[in-house]
Amino acid sequence: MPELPEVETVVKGLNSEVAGLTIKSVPYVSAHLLKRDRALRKLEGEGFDHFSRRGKFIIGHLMSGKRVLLHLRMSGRILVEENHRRRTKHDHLVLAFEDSTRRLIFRDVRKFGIFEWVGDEQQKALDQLGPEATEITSSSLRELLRSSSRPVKALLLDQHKIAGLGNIYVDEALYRSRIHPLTSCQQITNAETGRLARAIRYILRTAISKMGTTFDSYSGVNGNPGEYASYLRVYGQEGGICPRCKTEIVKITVVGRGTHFCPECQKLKSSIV
DNA sequence: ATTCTCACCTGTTAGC
DNA sequence: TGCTAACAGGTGAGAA
Repeated sequence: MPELPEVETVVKGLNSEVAGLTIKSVPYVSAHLLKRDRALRKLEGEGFDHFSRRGKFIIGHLMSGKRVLLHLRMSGRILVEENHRRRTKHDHLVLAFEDSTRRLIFRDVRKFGIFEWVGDEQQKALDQLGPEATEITSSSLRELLRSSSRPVKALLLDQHKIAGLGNIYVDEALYRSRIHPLTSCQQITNAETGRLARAIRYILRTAISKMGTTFDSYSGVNGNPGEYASYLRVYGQEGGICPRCKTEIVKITVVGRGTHFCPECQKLKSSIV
């Protein structure tokens, strides 16, 4: 679910709703979060200075200089509730603040998400990320493409190469730049590289301005859905028609992921170089 | 080193 | 209608 635009939206929400607040108590931490980080209860007394994003990670910067790392993975959500409702089945962390009736809730149906202190292991994960997808340039992308023969979609999903893209925006960017998702990286022309880099930046910028895509369960910290879903051209549109050429959008599997594209606009080149 | 497959969990939906 | 299997937006460990 949450890719770069959704995470960016959550970070903005946290900066506006939670930055500056001091944690009064930790009313609830689930066993599975504590298993990963025994010290989570020590958030009590810490204050949030601000939040930032790196790829799909959320970093909470505390006034003490310490940091916490959050990742929503597939189904994680961060909610800020003004008048706390009863904890739901899938809430794994609840923070209460001083001088505020607000509560921060980390909810995650599938329990893949993380919420933990930044230590060596977490810092290493951050250090291994590729450049931000929002800042990818034609030349930096060309460099990445040159070194690989994987399908271009695999490269774009690899956070060590480019950070922030996920299944939705990769499909949309490949559609916009008219590249078949199975195209080998090395077969991508300079013209296509330019189109792809531009498409990635454009789509992410637009999706951020629409507060992301709510396909199923994602929402911002206030529970508001993202509005980009109605702009999707291929993702989830199988059976629908291509807005450019009216050909039917198809769905296949690429590197184990559902992959949507227009077979007319995004033709696979012959393997003859 | 790079790349692929599987596992992590739960809910929803396609298919019989 | 009811059951089972497959699938879902992400990533890391371990294997090839």
